[in-house]
Amino acid sequence: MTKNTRVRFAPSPTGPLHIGGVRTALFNYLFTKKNNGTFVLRIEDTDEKRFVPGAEDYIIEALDWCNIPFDEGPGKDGGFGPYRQSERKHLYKQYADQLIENGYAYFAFDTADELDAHRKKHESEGKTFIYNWHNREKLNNSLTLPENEIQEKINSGDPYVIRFKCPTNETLHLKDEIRGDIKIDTNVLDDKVLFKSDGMPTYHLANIVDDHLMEITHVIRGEEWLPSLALHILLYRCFNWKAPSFSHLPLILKPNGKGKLGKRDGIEGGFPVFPLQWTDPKTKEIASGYREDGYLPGAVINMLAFLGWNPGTEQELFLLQELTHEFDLTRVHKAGAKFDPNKSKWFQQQYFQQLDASVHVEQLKQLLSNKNISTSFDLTEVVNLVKERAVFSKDLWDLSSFLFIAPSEYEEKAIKKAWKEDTPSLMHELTRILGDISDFTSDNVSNIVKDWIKAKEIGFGKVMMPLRIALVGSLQGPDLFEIAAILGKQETIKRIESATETLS
RNA sequence: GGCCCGUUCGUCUAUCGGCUAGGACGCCAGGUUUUCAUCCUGGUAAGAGGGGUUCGAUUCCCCUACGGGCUACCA
Repeated sequence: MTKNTRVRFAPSPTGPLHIGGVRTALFNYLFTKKNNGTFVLRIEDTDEKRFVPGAEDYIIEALDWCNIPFDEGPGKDGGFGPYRQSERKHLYKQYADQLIENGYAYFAFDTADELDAHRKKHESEGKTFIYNWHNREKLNNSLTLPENEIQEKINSGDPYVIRFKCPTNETLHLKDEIRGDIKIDTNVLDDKVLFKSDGMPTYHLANIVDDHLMEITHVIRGEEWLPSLALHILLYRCFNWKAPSFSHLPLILKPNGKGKLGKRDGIEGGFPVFPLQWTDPKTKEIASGYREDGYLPGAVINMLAFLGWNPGTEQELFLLQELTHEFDLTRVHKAGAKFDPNKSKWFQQQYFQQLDASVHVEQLKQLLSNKNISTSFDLTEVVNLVKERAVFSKDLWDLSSFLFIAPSEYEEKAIKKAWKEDTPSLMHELTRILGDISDFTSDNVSNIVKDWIKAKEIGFGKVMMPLRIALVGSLQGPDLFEIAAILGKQETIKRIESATETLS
């Protein structure tokens, strides 16, 4: 009987999920789907002090927006719930006790202040305080205290934690699916706290217990967990449980400079580091999100997938479904990747251009209605005119707004460059010629106007540039005759007259 | 400081001992567009350094340097 693949994404609700977290979720999702497995969302809220209201909803909404929904998790029981560690609180103590009974853990009564003092003292001597084999016999714990005193302390409600009694003189051979074999000497490990004095387990205990209880087969998480791998493997051994396979993903680094990508980098670099916009419940500070900035989820997913992974071919554009087919953990890169906001924009452009024209029309319609603009223009024509230069849906408006709102002022640089002494008379003549055209299509207008320019033996720029200024307001934008055709004869002439009046 | 992981164009990366080191983003140039952008074409640019192993190393091993992570009763 082969065991079903069960994979989990286990974030902490301490704030908005940032794109590093989304990428971890994505890789977990892709791996799950590739193996026809079950994708579990588990909320690791064992630290009550760091709990942020709204964070869990944010995580779920973000996964949803990215189209990587979980199969099991809060509100979606698959027989392994509950999926919030705070709701599993009652589960953990017995496992900690089991460890103590078997001699793998012990009670420690040292107060936070005492430990702090130790750390400070060591630091001032240039040493590092590590709570482990070399000093645990000298500290305030159940290894040093007589049995009756321990019971007395516990019964009288003295706060205590439960620490792992890390084995000594052993070289552990750990396996990471991405990095291969990792050796570590247990003597450098410390006696990590497994159970806190507030009655909650730490990440380490809760994580192992839940992964076991939820029958997780593959753990795929960020590289920041690599140093804890030895502890986790040791815990599985002490419980006599089969450990899942482990993969540690490379970190996403700041675009320039050093270190992990963080909230600040987004603010400074002017790009989102969160999938969705987030308002901090305390400070009311707003952090921008890819969704609100107009990115398509497919583009964000595609961009994220290529941060640390590639298919080994030269194809870069992948639909989510294709990714689930191609994804392979062994092709995940080992080194951290500096985030490049430029590249995400490129992915966005690719995805935006691939959208069906009817979608663009709908987007433009929405933008117009938001601005209370009604129009008789054929929006399909408008979209065709500007879509190839757009990256975000809002660009559809930015690039075509001059059609709906006649220019009221004209760009100074353009005027200097193109509006000359003889321009008004040329424009005047042009309006007469345009007025005589009965079939006001772009081809027809183009032919007639061009013939006229040729016949007059003046440079094209003499007419075309002022005309552009009159119709658009500046020296940019799509083909002029297409613009004129959309505006219609009347409006085109009106704009030329109005510009001539203003600029003369 | 200690431990762990990593190191190919500016950036993301391909290469699983035999290459003129490939692609993408960016940048630059040319073409198209009598504007701007798009688009097309081309160009720029790389295996940290030093030792081994080998007929041959970007590729395997060691050292150094550099970068990153961890080092909480946070995850």
